[in-house]
Formats: sequence, structure tokens, C-alpha cells
Amino acid sequence: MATGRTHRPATRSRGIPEATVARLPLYLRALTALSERSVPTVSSEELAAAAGVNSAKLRKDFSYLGSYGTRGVGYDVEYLVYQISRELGLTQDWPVVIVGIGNLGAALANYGGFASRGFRVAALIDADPEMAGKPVAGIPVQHTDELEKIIDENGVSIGVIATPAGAAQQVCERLVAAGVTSILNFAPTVLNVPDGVDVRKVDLSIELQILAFHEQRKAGEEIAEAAEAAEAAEAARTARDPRKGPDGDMPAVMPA
Amino acid sequence: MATGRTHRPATRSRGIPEATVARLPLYLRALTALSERSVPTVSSEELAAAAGVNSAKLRKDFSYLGSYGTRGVGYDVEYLVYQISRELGLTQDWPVVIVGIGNLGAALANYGGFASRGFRVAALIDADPEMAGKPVAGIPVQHTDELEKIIDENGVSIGVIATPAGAAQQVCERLVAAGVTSILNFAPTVLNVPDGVDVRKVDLSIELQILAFHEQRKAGEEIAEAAEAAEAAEAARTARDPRKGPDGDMPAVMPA
DNA sequence: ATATGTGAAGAGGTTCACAGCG
DNA sequence: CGCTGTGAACCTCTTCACATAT
Repeated sequence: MATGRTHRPATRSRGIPEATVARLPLYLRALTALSERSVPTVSSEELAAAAGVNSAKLRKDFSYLGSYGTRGVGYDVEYLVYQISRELGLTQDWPVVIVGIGNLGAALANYGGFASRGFRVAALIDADPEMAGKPVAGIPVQHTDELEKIIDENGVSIGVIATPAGAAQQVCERLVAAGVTSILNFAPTVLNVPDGVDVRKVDLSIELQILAFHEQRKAGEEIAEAAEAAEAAEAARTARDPRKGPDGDMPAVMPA
Repeated sequence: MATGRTHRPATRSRGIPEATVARLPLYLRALTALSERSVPTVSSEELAAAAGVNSAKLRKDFSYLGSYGTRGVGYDVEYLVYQISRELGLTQDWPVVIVGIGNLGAALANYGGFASRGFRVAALIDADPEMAGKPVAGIPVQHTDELEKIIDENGVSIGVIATPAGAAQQVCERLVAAGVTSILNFAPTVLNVPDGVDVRKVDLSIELQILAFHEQRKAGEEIAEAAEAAEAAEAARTARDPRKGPDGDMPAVMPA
């Protein structure tokens, strides 16, 4: 079944769905918490609740990794922690560089969650010469000039970009040229990268805008009936102007 | 509050897919950049490239909003900026509170992208009495005791949690009780909220773990042929032990 | 008796490819 | 002709429901 592979020559049988990969860290966190409380086994129901997903989804996710549970009992916590860690590649050490040590870069450098899971901040890099040498989170900031050397000497393959938007693409290109193949981008810009380089973006303002959309919708529902009526008027407007937007023209002058 | 909302009865015709909503801010950013360069119109192809998506997807997305383009020409930039802003609810002002003014909270408070798009930081809140009164990004930090009062007086419906994981759930409950119905969570915890409250989470460590997974996979492909061979051995192991994990037992002692 | 593992059905999202309009 | 708007095909992810194992 499902061998429909478009890309890769495919390490077949090993195709873990992207959506599942994105949830594994969640399960891992929940399992780690259980492990620290010395809980020996956990059911899909309990673990799913702790991870904030439903149990059918969790079981399906785990089924892609293998049959790690025991019917009638549940999952062995320690065993699962190890298997998921291995699957995610967290049993090895990942040196990471953070570029752009402003407020956000400093926050990232100080973030404990990095170090605790196989990630090691190999270097902090900033373009400001004033910053050079200053320690942030106990690590001295280095100047951008050193970027290529740092990547190379530390065997860094994962880079974090926390620069202003304007500098991000250029930094990205230097990282990639120096050998980085995975990038976590906090700058509010689309990064262009060659094939084979992974980019994930975290965008604060986008998340807020999505919330605003739903928030607006909630408010709108209270007057849902009124909207119903407005629609009749809308139909009339549409008849006059071929543009069929649901409602609301621009405030002032509008397009041809 | 407590508009015991189960799930939309669906304001039919207005059902914009979630995936589309998530991309609207992206389009909006690209359009804003074009607008600043006084570009009057743009084709789906050009805009898609700027937003980092493919053009078919973009056209489909816009089709949910209405027919805002002109065949043979493209889209009017200003008009689209307005329509998307309105759809996202950015034509109104959203007061936001940020709770937890550590490195991350400070970074968020200083982030220009907030103010520029209808969001206004109404208050910064921290549990540390030492912080009270200190200005961050020009806004004086207030103590957690004031939380309910601040939410109420400013009509805040969106809250940002940037506290340590341990404090997040409690802060969340206070925000919700005070009337907040949308939460952006930066703490590495699953938040439990009642129906009707939206939560979005941003998790730095999860993003890195997903990158690590793909990074590991890249490295693995170089030795894909070797893996092929290993599989034969694996098949033998599976025969002995009903656990059918793809490979790699735990380092030391293992489960029953 | 209980909880996993999984085919099968369903929902949602993406891509194709072209009709239709300016 | 050029570019939008969109049905239809396709693919991915989620949910259901139950056979299966301990």
C-alpha cells in the first residue's frame, strides 16, 4: 500500500507522514514528563490527553514507527521515549548557530529547550561589531565575518535566523553556501533556498493575524442574523458591479 | 463571555478554509511591499512567487474571498490589500496583552510587526515585582495582580503567553476568566481551554526537532544502500521478537 | 477484559487543466 | 492573446470501528 513516492528513490516502508513527524516532539515532551514522574506505562488515551490530540490519531502516528505498544496494557514510557528520540534524530548532537542576537536571538540563546534535546548552541553571530565578544547566555557573540569559519569548524548543519527582515536572505545565502542545510527562520520574509535545503518559519505576526481572523468571526456571529439581511442588499450591489466580493467596498476611491 | 459555542452552524458561503486563512497574512505582506513600491497591479504568478507559494494555490485562495482579479490583467494591489485586511479583521484595532516579560516577552514587545497591523500592545504583565514599573519597549511592565483589571479596562480579547512552562496554564485560566478568547502560546506546554477559546502555539524546540528529523534523513540517504542490507538482518530480528520496530533497540536494558 | 493496530471511509487541501472573460 | 476562476482529479490527513493480541 501507499508506495506512491514522487521524490526520493524512497527508503520505502520508512515514509512517515509529515503531519506525524510534526507531532512526535509533542508526544516526546509528554512522555518525558511521565518518565520524570517514573510512570512505567501509559495508554493511548492518557498520552493523547497529555499531548492535546485524540487517541486514534496518536495510535495511527505510532503505527508508522512500528508496533511499540502492548495490547490490553499500553505503551512502555521509557521505550517510547527512546524510539521517538531516535526517529527524530535526537540521539545525536546537533550543533546550531543563531544569527542575529537582538532581543529574539538572546531569547533563543537562553531558551533551555534547545540544550535539553540534542541541540547545542555552537555559536552566536551578529553583524554589530559592538556586540562582538559580549557574552549572551554564557556564549560570546561573534561577528558575521566569522560565519563561514564557524559553520565549517563546528560541522553545523542547522542555522537559526533571527535578524531583521532585510538581512535574512543574505544571511541565508551565506549559511547555505557554508554548508547549512536546515534553517529555522524568525525573520518575517520568504527565504529563497536551493533544493535540498529545508526551511521552517516562525512568524509572530502571522499567528496573531490568524487569531484576529477567528476573533472577528466570533464577534460576527452575534450579529449573524443581521448579516443575513445585509445579504439581500449585497445581491443588489453585485448586480450593478461584477466584482462579487461578499461585502465592504474600500473606504475611499476604488480601482478601475 | 462564555458564548457556549459548539461549532459554527456555518455562515454558509463564508467558509474560508483554514489553510487559506493561514496564507492570507503571507499574501498581505507581499502585497504591502508591492504597494510601498507603488506597483498598481500584480499577476497571480508574480504575487505567488513573492509569497513563496504556487500560483494555482493562490488563485484558489483568492477565489474564496471573491472575484477580485481582472482576467488578462491581474489583481489591483491596493484593492487586494484592503480586502484581505478586512477579511482578517485588521481594519479594526486589537488590543493585546503580553504576559511574561523575559527575553522572549521583551522581544515580542519590541517587535514592530505587531503595531503595524492593527495590533496594539495594551499592556505588559509579569509576575516579578522587581519588573513592575520598568519600561520595556516604552511600555511600563505591570504586575500580574493587575491582570484582570487590565483585560477588562482595555477590552482585551487576545493574549500572548511568554511565561515559563510551569506558569502558562494558570495564566491562561486567568486570561480566559477575564474575557480573553484568543491566546498565542509561546510556553512549551499544552494549554487546556474551554470551548470557544482559540489557542495557537509557537514552539521553538518543536520546530528544531522537525528540522533535525529531516536533517537526519538527508544524512541517511547517503548510506541508503547500506540500510538496504541491514534490513535483511532486521527481518531476522523481527522474527525472534514480535516487536516490529524498523531497527535500533534501546542501548541498555529494555521493557518486558 | 482491555487497549492496541489498522483497513476503510471521510474530510480537507493541493494541483491540474481549461473554460471563460477582459 | 493573457490571466483569472474553478470543476475535477488527486493526494494527504483524520476519524471510525473492530479484529487482534495479551
